[in-house]
Amino acid sequence: MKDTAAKPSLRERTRQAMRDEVSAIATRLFAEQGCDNTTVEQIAAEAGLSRTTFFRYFGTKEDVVLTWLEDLGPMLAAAFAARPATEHPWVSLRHTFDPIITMNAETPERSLAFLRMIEGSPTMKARHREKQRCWEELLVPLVATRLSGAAAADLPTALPTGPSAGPSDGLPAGLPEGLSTGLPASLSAGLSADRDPAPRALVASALACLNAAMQVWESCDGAVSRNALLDRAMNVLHP
Amino acid sequence: MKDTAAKPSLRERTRQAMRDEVSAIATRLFAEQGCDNTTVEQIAAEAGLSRTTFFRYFGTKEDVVLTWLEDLGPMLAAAFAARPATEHPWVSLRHTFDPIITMNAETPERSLAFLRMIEGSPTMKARHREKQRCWEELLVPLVATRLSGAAAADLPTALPTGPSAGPSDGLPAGLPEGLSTGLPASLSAGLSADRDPAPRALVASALACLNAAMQVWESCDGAVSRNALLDRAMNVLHP
DNA sequence: ATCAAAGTGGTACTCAGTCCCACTTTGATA
DNA sequence: TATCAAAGTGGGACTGAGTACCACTTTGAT
Repeated sequence: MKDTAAKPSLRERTRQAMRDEVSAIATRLFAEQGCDNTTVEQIAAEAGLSRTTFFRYFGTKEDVVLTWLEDLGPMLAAAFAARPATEHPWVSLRHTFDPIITMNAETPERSLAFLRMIEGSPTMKARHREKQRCWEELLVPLVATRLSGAAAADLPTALPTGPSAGPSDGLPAGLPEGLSTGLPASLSAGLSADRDPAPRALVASALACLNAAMQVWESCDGAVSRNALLDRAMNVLHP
Repeated sequence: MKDTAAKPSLRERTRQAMRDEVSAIATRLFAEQGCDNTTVEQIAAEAGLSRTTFFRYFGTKEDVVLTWLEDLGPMLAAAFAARPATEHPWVSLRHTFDPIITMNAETPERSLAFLRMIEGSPTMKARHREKQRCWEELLVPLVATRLSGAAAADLPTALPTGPSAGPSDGLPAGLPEGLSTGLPASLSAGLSADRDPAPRALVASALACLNAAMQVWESCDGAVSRNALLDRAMNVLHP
């Protein structure tokens, strides 16, 4: 718990260096012959480790080039949390993606190749979505508290959710207009996190916009500004 | 060539009956022991066919309970196409989901069990998303033409095509504010389908809303109206 | 020097998915 | 009716991902 940022503890550093190196090798192989035509055996051989050890470092074959996305999650959550609480969540989400857009802005070829690799294999695409689902899980509670108003405490992590969430009561069938118009879910007591689709709808839609923008950016070989594309995508939804 | 729609041709009917029966058996097995704990061998055995034949009928293990989703795609596309061309795409998309909501409205237990099965296995979840990607591919072009058509017609903020992008030049890096503000792709000539993220952003976001609504509906054991949940989710994005 | 924890490689296993081959069934035609 | 090609079926062998277990080595602290 204490070595999170202070002491990477040599072992950890070695481990990370290994991960990075294997990841680089795998990236090269995937680019050369396609992800589906590359076996774990091959990657392990080129990296000088056994198949067994490979799976100790990476859960799946695709993880070898996708784990960094997972690590990105907390950074995005922090970026969202850093936005002013009064800002509309949609705008905050837009700015949450700024780090992603900026990252590798100097090495567009790199991210272009990455996107092409993702798009090249259905399996890879699926795993990529899974990673984004991890982001979603991190962001949804933040958006939820933002929506429910500044009434509750601004604790980012602890999300008890269970003041009274009994399975017995069921919100008959009401949930009418009053809720759908206002920004904050005025009946915050009833459906803060589990029973309001809005937070997840916002986050997942924002990610959908991000993906749509990225796909166009990739199909244009990076000729258009990613910021402009993302703005375009997100403004259509909520101008 | 002749039996496309008129004559299911006995063989086809037999084949379909087989599919349905195997699908029913697999659904039961998945519910009883979980998808991941059920092997293709088992399903095939219970259905009285060989493993080989099973894979002739279904591409993957999960397809056995998911193919009907793929078949649903054209129906959704038709539902969207049936909406008035002047309607805002977001509203049309909302109504596109009406068939899904209505379907099995009389058998909520069935769809509840289905959703639980989906949510129960990560693999299943991934495959489910893939099926929805098929819907996306069908809907995106429809929304694209709707958007580009509306650009000329009635939408208010039609800009005078600032950079005057021709199809030949690569849109250097500009595409600035002008594009990001306006709803319609005013430069419809330049980026109608391939280079405008808006259609895909709309469709993918709508699907994200649908999923968010369904997830809440499932976690509430169907206690809340699906229509209300979906309205809530989609209205937050574009009231 | 000792010792426990962590890391590594090897083997064997399960299961999804593919390929190929031999056999049977079907349906149409001579 | 006999024939024949197309389609369907099952079996067996194969690849490749991912898991489990076991024996061995390295590390780092006491």
